Amino acid sequence: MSEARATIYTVARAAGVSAQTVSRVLNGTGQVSARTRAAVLAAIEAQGYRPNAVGRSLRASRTPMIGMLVADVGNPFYARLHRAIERRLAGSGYSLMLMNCDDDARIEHRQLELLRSYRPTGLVIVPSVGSSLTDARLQEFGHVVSVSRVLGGVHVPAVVTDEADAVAAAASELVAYGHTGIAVILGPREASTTRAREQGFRTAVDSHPQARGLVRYTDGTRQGAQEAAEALLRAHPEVTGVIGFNALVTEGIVSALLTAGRRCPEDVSVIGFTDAGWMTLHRPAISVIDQPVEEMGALAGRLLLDMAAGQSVDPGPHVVPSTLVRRGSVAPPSMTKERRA
Amino acid sequence: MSEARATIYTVARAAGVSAQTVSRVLNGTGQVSARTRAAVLAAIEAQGYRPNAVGRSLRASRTPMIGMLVADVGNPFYARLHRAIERRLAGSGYSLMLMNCDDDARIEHRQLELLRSYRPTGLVIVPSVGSSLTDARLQEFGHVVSVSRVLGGVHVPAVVTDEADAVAAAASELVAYGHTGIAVILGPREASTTRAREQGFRTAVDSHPQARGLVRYTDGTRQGAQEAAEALLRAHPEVTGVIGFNALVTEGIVSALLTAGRRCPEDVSVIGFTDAGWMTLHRPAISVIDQPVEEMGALAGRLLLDMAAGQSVDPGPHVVPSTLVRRGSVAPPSMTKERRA
DNA sequence: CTGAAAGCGCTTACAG
DNA sequence: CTGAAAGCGCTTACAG
Repeated sequence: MSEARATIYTVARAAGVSAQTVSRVLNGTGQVSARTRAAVLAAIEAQGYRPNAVGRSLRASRTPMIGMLVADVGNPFYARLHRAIERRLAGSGYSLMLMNCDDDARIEHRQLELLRSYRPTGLVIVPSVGSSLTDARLQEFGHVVSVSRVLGGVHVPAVVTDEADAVAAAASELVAYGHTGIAVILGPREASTTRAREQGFRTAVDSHPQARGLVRYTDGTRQGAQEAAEALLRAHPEVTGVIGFNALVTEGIVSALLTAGRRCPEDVSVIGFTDAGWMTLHRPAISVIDQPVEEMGALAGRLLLDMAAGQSVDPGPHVVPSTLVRRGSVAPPSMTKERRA
Repeated sequence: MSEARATIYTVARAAGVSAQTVSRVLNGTGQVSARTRAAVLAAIEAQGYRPNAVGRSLRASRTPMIGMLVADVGNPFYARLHRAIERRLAGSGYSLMLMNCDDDARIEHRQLELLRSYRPTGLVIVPSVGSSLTDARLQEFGHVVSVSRVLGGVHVPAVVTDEADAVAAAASELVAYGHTGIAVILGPREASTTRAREQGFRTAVDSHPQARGLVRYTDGTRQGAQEAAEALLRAHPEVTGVIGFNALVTEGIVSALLTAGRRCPEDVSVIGFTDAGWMTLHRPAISVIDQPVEEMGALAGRLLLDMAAGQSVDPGPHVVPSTLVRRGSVAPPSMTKERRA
């Protein structure tokens, strides 16, 4: 009843046992007789006692918390990833702490420093562009899993999709439809995802002698992508098929088409990367490389939980394949001439 | 150099001072001579010492952490809100811990219990539907601000938009365009936002004798809204203007229109609530009640910071007005007949 | 099955 | 301007 600061000691006193025994009941460790347990539980109930995670963490030298650092929480990809990881962690006793770094290595450093001060159990990281994270540094966070972007020279399990193959399939799809001038609007040049997707694109283009491929780098935002796409379409009217790096970039491409007065798919075919709700609403519906975000998040969560439980895990990279979802935004380039005729 | 557990004590020893003085240097509290400060800083540098937030929190009986509990992190509104609050908190020393509750009072309770165990400094809450949160309970979280949804019988500063007026303006806009059968697809019946928006809708409809208003409740998801909109359009062909509760519901309405073969705006005019990137891409571009999410988040962050600094703040509710953004999804209903003719 | 003691890393009074 | 002591709430060895 006296809510005035219930601790393990006040509970112990009321139950006529030691603090140690209360701790045992709380954590289900060791052996406690049924009678003692009942007395402790009754005292906990009577006092409205609730554990203090801070005391526990200090003693244990670690906090049951998983940090999650991403480049941009405004990108729906990361929101979905966060949700998927949180779902996987639910009930495990670990909480997820989401942090943003605006894809800035300096902010990344600062955020990780803050996280580290809590002595977390693990970290899910989508490294920022230009990240200078090292193995030694990451070790400070206990168990680490990287998602989507991988970090060079660093040995942590990675969860990714089949970047290169997925983009190669999309590029080949455009070629199969008869496009010879195709382009991909990528993200930041230094991002591993950009490099992998570019490589897949080039591989596909190179395997089709009739095709010519163009590559553009952006900051991965809608605005940046729109500008890049507008410039590209202006300078290269022969481009009739464009692949977008992510959902935001795809928005930028579609927006650029609108601005430039180019119709989709009659004038330009479009394939996005990472599905988004609006893509089925758009006319034509946007064909997309559907990234299995939920599976990726669930896998990352599981790996972390396994590591935290002391199990050794496959360092991967764990590749969860994407699927090309065909909707209405890809058509033969010849349609242009037919319609114009 | 000896990275083997640098603490305030190892630093103190190396600098030839007491732990207390190291603490003073770390926190900038009290007076420390320049020489002493330099010696401490040198020792910190040499040992690679970094503070342990857990020890600090335990002693201080509170953690420099702000919890943020929302109904659905998958809703872009909350992602934007999170980002805005994090921005406002950046550099303040407080970290933001985002938690999801799937709009379930039970999960809300569990998540808050977890948060509370960290002894946070504050909480930003979008109460779940059916939340049984009380003043007493919320007091356990130190400083609390509610955003968007308000909680009955609870006295915490609230940050909201002008729900009723905004929806009333949208409904009047439809009537002004000549619509007489108008509808609003709302969220959960129990949510304060639903009630306020419904009230605004009814007020507007009642002030126009020629207008008839229909109201539907949903779970606020795209799927739920799509089903509700399909049923509504089927049962009430006289409805030619629809207002959506949020961006997801608006997706559902647009999707329902597509499924039902009703054109926008020729057959049905649409006004959304809360802007989203796809709305300017859609043809027609979707007119929307643009909710000032960033301002709301910044304000919530500031209120929390002020409260944490011991200042008393205006309990509000703090109303940040929305703006009706006219795009292409509203047209006179007469267009229907003209086109059909 | 249970307990007394120590200590996790830090800051808060209290002295000087 | 600086320090010795105590204690935040808990769990970890160590005993019995």
